Amino acid sequence: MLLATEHSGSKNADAKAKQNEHSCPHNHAVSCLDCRMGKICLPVALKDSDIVELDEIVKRGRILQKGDHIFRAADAFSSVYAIRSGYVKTYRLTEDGEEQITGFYFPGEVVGMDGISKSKHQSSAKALESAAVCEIPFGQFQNLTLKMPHLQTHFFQLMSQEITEEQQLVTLLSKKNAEERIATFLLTISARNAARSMSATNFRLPMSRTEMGNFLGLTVETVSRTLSRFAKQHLIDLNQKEVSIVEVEKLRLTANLDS
Amino acid sequence: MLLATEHSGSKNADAKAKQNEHSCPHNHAVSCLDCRMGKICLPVALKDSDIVELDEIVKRGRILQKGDHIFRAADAFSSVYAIRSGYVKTYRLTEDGEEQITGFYFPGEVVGMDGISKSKHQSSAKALESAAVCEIPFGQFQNLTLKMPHLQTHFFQLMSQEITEEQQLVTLLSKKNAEERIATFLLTISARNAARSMSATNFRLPMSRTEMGNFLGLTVETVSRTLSRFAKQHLIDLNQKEVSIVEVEKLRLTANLDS
DNA sequence: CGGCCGGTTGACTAATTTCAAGCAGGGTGG
DNA sequence: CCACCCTGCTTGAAATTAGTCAACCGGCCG
Repeated sequence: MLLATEHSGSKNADAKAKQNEHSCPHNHAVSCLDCRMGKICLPVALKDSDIVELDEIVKRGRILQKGDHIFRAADAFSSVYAIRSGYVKTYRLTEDGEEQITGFYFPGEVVGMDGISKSKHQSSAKALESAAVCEIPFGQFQNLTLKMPHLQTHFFQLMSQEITEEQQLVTLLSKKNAEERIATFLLTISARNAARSMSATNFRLPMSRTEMGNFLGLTVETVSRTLSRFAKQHLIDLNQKEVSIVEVEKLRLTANLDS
Repeated sequence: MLLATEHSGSKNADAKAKQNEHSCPHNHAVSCLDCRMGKICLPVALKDSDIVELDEIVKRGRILQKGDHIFRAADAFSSVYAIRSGYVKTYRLTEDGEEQITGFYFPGEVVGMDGISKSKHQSSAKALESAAVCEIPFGQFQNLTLKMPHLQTHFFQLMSQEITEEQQLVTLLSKKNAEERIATFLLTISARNAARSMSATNFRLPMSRTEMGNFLGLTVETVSRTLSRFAKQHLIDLNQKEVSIVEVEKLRLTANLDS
């Protein structure tokens, strides 16, 4: 959902990937066993034979262009989706038709779990840039969990984490001012990148300023101004969507994360 | 969590209760089979024999005084809790020690699901007034779900709904102004009461103005002023914590729920 | 009785939004 | 190839909403 200080990631996620270099990261047909997302995604503490079974129900290799929907609010719910590459946003429409972004999702994360309760998706999911996702048909998946308690546990944990992350977002919206929100946001992205063995200090924001503001409960103008100010204060370097975090500690202070 | 326009409740929830009038609503030892919460809580689409099994693991009859905690953030997670009577709030502390209320919970609802992911509760739950809860040890419960697919499905749905409700709260905090937030809040409580066959128009707010403001991202003063204004405009009648909704439609308009 | 807490109300302040204008980059069509 | 336009972003100035500070009220408890 994007808003967690803790990394759920595993530093050695790519150890296994190295062992399987025959599977190119852009080979969308690669199996769960070889997937470079490793345990970030679903397969956790499963025997290889179990993973094979899981493999059989996962529909791999759905490719999305920027702006394509994975699913839309009110669509019948049948699957959850693991993001293999690219970035995705989820959003809902308010009563008066405005978009409210409820989360940004990174590779290895799972979207669509809010559709379970009413058998209908409650939000829409859309690719921020070209992306690839694995579809996990929920009915079959659920059957599998009955045979594989670890898999069930893992999915409970995924959902539970989603709840926790939404709660953090609630807290941010309720208590933090514009500066704190944006600093927190940047640090969150940084942490998530680190969890994926990507640079924690240099990265490209996959969303527009408008989307950032929408997610953080701010106007574009406020986002723009605040980022400019951070750059002027040399907390970050800013070049369009490219961000370098220069002064992590000061940024943490601005975010009000420690002290 | 409190913030859903839809009722998950069932109007005939008390039909069964009537059949079992030997079980007084204040008899905390009553079994799940007879519990007047009926399907609002967990037992859904289960055979009576299954309910008996569920019954065996549920620890009924924990009584709480106002201010007592059900669990605290950072406590080891071992159970989720169904509220049998009374009202409960959940909250987390921000980095600088302030309380952020993340939800108000009504009888029949379940708290503690955010503790699953890290085996530690991520929030605290506290009784707003005297209350009674049923403890559901999660490990045993999970074992049960492996044998009872319907029970598993129901729990997935509960968690999914929690996610949906947090998303609605996010939208409220991000997009609505003070008036809209408070009107929405009142209507939500009204709907939840209706779902429990209680009056949709006359009820007592179980929380203080401060707690309301905290939950809605507003100060006490703003809450107080806005409620006073609603009363002056005769949208509601207000007497301390007692509220009567006088003009539902106008209130809906103010909340920006239809149009 | 005094003090404290929760709630209300008023006056002032400050933060963010709103409105407005301008700029840069990318794509399209003449 | 250039002009034009559109979109996304930035920046400034004015407007507005909610927050802050402060005083006061009433009920409850020691």
